[in-house]
Parts: sequence; C-alpha cells; structure tokens
Amino acid sequence: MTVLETQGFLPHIAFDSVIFGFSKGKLKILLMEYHDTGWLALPGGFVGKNEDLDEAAKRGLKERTGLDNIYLEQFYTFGNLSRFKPEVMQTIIAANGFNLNPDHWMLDRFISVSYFALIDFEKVILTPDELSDSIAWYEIENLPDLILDHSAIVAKALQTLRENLERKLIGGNLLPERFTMNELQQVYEAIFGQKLRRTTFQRKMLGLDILERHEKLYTGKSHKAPYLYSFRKV
Amino acid sequence: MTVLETQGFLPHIAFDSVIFGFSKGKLKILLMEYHDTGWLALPGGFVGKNEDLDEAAKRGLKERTGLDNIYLEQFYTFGNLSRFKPEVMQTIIAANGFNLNPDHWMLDRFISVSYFALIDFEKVILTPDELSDSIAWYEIENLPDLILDHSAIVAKALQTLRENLERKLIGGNLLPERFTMNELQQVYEAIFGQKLRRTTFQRKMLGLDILERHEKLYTGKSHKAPYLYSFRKV
DNA sequence: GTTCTATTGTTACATATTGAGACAATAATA
DNA sequence: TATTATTGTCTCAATATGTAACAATAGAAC
Repeated sequence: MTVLETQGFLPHIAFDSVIFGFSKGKLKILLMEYHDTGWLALPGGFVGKNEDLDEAAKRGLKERTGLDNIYLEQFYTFGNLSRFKPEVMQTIIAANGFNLNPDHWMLDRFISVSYFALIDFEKVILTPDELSDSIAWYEIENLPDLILDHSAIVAKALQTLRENLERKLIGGNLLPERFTMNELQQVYEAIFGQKLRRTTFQRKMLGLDILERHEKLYTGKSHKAPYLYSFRKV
Repeated sequence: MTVLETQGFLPHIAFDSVIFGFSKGKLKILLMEYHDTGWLALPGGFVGKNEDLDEAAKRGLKERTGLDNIYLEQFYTFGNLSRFKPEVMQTIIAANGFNLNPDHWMLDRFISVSYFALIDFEKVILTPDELSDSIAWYEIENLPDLILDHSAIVAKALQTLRENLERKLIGGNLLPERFTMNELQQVYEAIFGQKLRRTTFQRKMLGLDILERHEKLYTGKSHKAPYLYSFRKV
C-alpha cells in the first residue's frame, strides 16, 4: 500500500526536515528529486493519527538515512496560504502514474512543521521515498531552486543553527565520534560562513571544558600530528 | 454563529498565544477561565481555511486584547499524542450548553502552533471568548495549573523569550513608548528572573546605541529625576 | 643522520569587555 | 540650608578576546 492509499495520516499537517551533514569542508543538506519533473524538495512526510509529531519526524529521518538517535530539533512551522499549490503535488503524483481525485487529502492545504537534523555524513544509508528518483547531498552554499517555500525553510534552518551554535554547542553532531580540532573548526566555519582564527578557536573550545583529548592522529603528512578529541559524555 | 457551528477552520490545527505584559515590576501573562469548570488556559483559536497561520494568531491577539501591530513570534509547535484529551474539550463545551457529536471537529486531535506576544500592559482592552468567563493577568512567577500541556507551552515561551533577549533586544515592547532606564532594567530582571547590576546595565544599554534620550521625568519624589528613553526608530 | 616544510599546541602581550564600587549631581523634603 | 534617595558617570580591577610569536614534531628531501 502506498502513502497515497492510506488513510492513517492527519490531514493538513506535514513535516519537512533539513538534514545537515559535513564533508570535505562543506556544509551540505539532503534533497530529494521527484520522478520526471526534476523538482527538488526537502525530505518530509506526514504524521500518523496515532503518532507524536516528533516521532513522525524521527521516523522520516530513519527512513531516508537509516539513522536513529540523531540530533533533531523542531525550528518553525510554515503555514502561509501561498504554500498551497495543489497543481504542484498533482504534477508530482501524476508523474508517478497516479491520478488522484481533486479532493484527495494529499492535494489539500498543508502546514509544514519543520525540523533540522545534524548527522555524521559517513554513517548515512540514503533511501529515496516512493515518489522520488533520488536523495542526495547538496552544498548549502550552492543550492538549486526548490519547490514551494522549501528554500525559505532551509534559510530559516540555517539561521536557527547559527543562533543555536552561539548558545549551546551542537557542532559536534556533524562529526564522527573522534575528530581533530581543525575538523571541528571547519564545521564552525562552514556553518557561520566565515573563517575563524585558529588560536582563539582552540583556546575557547578547550576552555569550555566539553572536550576530551585522546591519542594523536598520524595521517602520514609531514608535520606535527594533531590530537583527537571527543565531546565529553554527560 | 458560534465557532462550534462553523466549518471554516482547518481541522487538527490550533494556535495558542502566550501574551506577556509587564506591570508593577512583575512579568505577567493572559489566561482565560472557562465557564463553570474554573479551568485555565492560554488564549488561542483556529486557523481559517483561507487564512495564513500567522494571520490567525494576529487575529486571535486582536480579538482578546484589541491590539494591532504587536510583537508576535512563533516559537514552537506542540504535537504529542498525550495532548489529545477529547473529554477535556467535551467538558468545556458542555459547560457552555452545547452537546457535540463525538466526531465533531473540535473534539479531534489537535496540534498547537504556539506564539508569544509582547504588549504594553496599559493598552489592552480584554475581551473573553465565547467559551470563557474571563480573561485576566497572572504573574509568571506564580502561575496556577493550566489545562492540557499549557504549562509546558508557557515554560517554553519563557525560555525562548530569554534566549531572544540575549541576542536581539525586544524587551522594550513590554513598555510604553517612553520609559526610564530603571523601568527597562526591571523588565529585564523580570524576564531573566534575577537582579542585574544597575551601572553595568546602564552602560550596556547606552552602548548599544538603540536608545534615544528625551526629557527628564519629574515624579515628585525627592531625588534626581531620571531621563526618559525610547527605542530608536529604524 | 641532518635539514627542511607544514602544521600544531602553547604562551605572551595588547586590546576590549565586564564587574564592582566610588562619587558628584539633583529633586523634593525637613 | 541640610538631608535623603536616586541617578548618571567615572575609575580601577578582573576577565575575555584579538593577534602574533614560538617551540614542538611528523614526515620528506637530502
């Protein structure tokens, strides 16, 4: 049974997720490409009638990335009338070979409760949903056009991430368990979109007393080997 | 036609507003008391089928306080299953003399998109809604029990307000157009829940270059008269 | 082995910000 | 005119941050 045929979801309510990853010095997000149309959109889904809103977002994340236990934060709910464009959804569904009644629940107006997630790029196993050809990483600095208001959703997610980073440090969720100080700095630079001073960054991070220092990392490069760090467990 | 009889709202979607005011050195919010039950709740409402989500929240604010052009910010959407308690709404509606079918849309599961507002205490004209006996101010430090998860909604609103205050200054929205430095400091103290140092506060506020200094305020008290300030227009 | 290169961890010092108190100014009262 | 309460400003100490210098070191070149 496809999502189109089920009756098990709350009407008018969707969720969308801005899933951040970090690789090769770049901050990236996951986008899905719908069949034929070539349209790009954030991964999202619907809320089961017997499901917590947060659970729905976690389920969606698990389905697309295979990941559990992820940093996931709700940041805004988009509910403008202007995001109601039934012809967009109709086209996407038609490209998948379905022809829905105009009063089908999926063609109705939706508000989108939006979440952002921070994940370890290396750990994902990407799986498109039933309406999509692909799911893939796109650099945040160079995003293509997205359907509906999804570009605005990404912008707000990035703004929220920046504000959060200044208050409560969550940058580490984008890295593997152990990382070098330089890698951590690159994450911060990618999120803030600007270079940071190496010595100040190192002093501040160490001063926060949230990092644990481990063995050195010998990469084979001809210079001093950096220490590996992990975030201290609470 | 009462809200109960209309079909013009989106099902499953409500909004609730934490409306902050400041008076006599205390931070307060507006609560409504339902007929007979004595139950207290945040002012809220539903979203019209042809209405932006934000517009709905503004409309609700206008209906209860008479105020337009208000600082209003969406901060979270509550969507746990545990907030679905049809018997609560049923009881409230029954106390108003109605007897709804169990499948009436108002008895269904709702998610609540929550907003907080900052208003000038002096300017409100309070108006209860059709299910309530009263709407009134309650001190944030000494709140009674609220229905459903409304206490959690208030807690999250206060947390968001505190975080915002550190980043972008919005404390002035709780004061009249012109105010003394001491009044502004009291607002900040009420929001943060702690005393601040007078001289440091004054220096920081003046240094931010967002205040305009006006004439002095002669209160009749036997001491130096403070200047009045207003927030600089952008 | 010795020298060289790139990068790292740490220190030193200047500059900026904040904490804490002192002090002069002043509006009304006694 | 002296007194009281509060305000606006200044001073100095304590912290935090910006900036550069420097020693340590892993591997490559010789």
